Amino acid sequence: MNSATGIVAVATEAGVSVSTVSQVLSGKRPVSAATRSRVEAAIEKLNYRPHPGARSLRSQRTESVALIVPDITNPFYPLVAVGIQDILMPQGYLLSVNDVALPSRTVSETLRHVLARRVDGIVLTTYGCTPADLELIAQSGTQVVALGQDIGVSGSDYVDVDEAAGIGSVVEHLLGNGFRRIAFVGGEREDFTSSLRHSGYREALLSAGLGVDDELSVFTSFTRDGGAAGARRLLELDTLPDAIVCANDLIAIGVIDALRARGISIPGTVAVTGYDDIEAAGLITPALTTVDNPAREIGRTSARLLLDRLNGSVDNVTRHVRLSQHLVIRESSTVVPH
Amino acid sequence: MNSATGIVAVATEAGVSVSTVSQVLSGKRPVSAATRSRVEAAIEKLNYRPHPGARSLRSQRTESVALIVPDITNPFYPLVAVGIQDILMPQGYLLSVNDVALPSRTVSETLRHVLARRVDGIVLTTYGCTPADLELIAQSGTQVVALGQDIGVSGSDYVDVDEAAGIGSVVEHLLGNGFRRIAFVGGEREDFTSSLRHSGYREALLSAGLGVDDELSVFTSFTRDGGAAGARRLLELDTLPDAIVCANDLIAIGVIDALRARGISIPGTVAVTGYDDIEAAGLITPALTTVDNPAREIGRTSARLLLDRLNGSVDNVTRHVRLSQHLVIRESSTVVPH
DNA sequence: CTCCTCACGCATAACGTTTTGCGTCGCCTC
DNA sequence: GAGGCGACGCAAAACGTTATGCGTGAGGAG
Repeated sequence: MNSATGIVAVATEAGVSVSTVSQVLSGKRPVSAATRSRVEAAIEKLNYRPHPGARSLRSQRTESVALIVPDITNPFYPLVAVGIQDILMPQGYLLSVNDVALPSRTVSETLRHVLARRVDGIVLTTYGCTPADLELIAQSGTQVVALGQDIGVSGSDYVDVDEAAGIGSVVEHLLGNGFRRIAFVGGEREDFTSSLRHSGYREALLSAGLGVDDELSVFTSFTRDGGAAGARRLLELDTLPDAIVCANDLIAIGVIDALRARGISIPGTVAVTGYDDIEAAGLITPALTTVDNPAREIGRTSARLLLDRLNGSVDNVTRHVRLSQHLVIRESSTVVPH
Repeated sequence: MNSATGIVAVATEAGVSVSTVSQVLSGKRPVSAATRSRVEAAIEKLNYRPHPGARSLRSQRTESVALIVPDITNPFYPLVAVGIQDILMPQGYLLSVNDVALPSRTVSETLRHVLARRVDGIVLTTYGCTPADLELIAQSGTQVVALGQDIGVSGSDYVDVDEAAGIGSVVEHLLGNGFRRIAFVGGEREDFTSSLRHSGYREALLSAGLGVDDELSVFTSFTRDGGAAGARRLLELDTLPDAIVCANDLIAIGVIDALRARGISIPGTVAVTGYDDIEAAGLITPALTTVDNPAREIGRTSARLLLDRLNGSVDNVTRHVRLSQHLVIRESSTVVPH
């Protein structure tokens, strides 16, 4: 019914040897034009497609790449995924998207899962990655491109944006608009991205000659619910902040939920800012001031770095690409208080 | 450095034959406890992991499934993806997510790509699927679960929601609120989902005893920009509609963009409704009346259907699961006009 | 005419599994 | 003590590729 057996069927049909068919396919050895066309005719006639399993058995490559993300439901990550596809799919690679946030799944499990499948490369969101995981990666020999930080595995590249500068520009913008008591709601406390954004916040305040009140920093999770929980903690303070800088847009949206539930006007009483510039940031009321995070370009760049490695054209230095971003000013921070 | 050669290394290490190791792994034949533990020790010691390529060479299965979606950037689809992962990942399957909307990519190409990789099954969004594509699927013998419509391939299942009823409930709600001149903005004209939602709209009007004015139906694409374009066409009419029913939330958001750009108040002058209940629907101002579309459950269901097939426990009837949904009433439709 | 050199094609040996038909051994039954 | 039977383990044959070392003509150089 369907595609006939394999390369030997093609060889028989074309009256040549198996190796010749293989050579026609790979082009690694010269084949006369006449033979080539006989083989091609046979391939066409039998509707032959090479068996990727057999191929990978020989070559020890699977022509597939895994993307590991903390939460594909965060609209930032699908964009990363399409960026990767932009580059990888034309080369015949298959991209598998693996979401860690499935019920009670961990990075280690997910990593084991994709390593067991012998993917050629991994684009890894570092969130939740333990030293044991890095050890696993290192000894597996699989190529990895990290998103957001250097994972310190030899021969692995990473791509990031200047998080501290990004958050810094948000804080400066708020200061410029007269906000002074500026709070911060981060993601998971141990998360690297979260702490980068937190230091950016601290440094911006310090370099403006202001003090940093630790009471004004809370950590939660990179989700809408997390943001709401964080905001409620800030609302217990004796004196409210007049602005809340959030580590991503989802958190900011949650913060807005919580403030609004308390009847607090935004930005009249408290300004709120986000990070990533997901689509919802422009839709919510008030529209969210945020930092655009070039997700698709991050995906493309990481795929290119990975591809270089897979083609073996890189020595084992660690390469680092830093993409640029810019502040997006919207309503949630524009009104000057009092 | 890394995981040693293969099953024969394990066999040697444990002092047994290759087949015995295989039997320990698969459990398809009894193995004495003593032997089993020697083998397990060897596996542990050598950090052995079976080679999936070799395995699939024998078994003719890849333990992988492809999801083909029109646009992963539409927040509906990532949810479908995690739903599929919920079911498939625990079984050791790898899910590859394939976005058709990459620059100038077609369903046929994407299909060929995943079929060439010999995936065991495909979860297919029918959007943009030609008869030739279906032919390709049928003769490949790959298991397919379709989303949204029966693709008519023997032995393929599909899962959908009652689109017509969903849109119908929107229209009834609008009629109940006094809206009378109700327009419709669809996705691509030839898209099946789009036309289902369109018929739902027509039928609801007819069964309420109202006429259907074809001038009030426009088709565009399932995106925000598409929605804006559609709205602009409606705005050229001599008399404005007083409500616009959109085929999905993205379109509705675009419609709101366009209306707002013309200074038209929503829902005061024109009400707008969406479909899917993506997160942004609750965030935009005015919050969007819409129909919740159980994306994650759609993913889970389709994965279960696929798994049944892959386990061979189904004869070749076409199974159909219809999931339920409900109207979500928000501000964009609640004000009664005049 | 002989020898060398290409250009082309072939046979064969991996690659790492799973499956299946056969031993072999020990023990039970009569 | 003979026969039978279970339980366990092994060898070998696939599965479909790609890489590699050789063979064989044809044609050119001497």
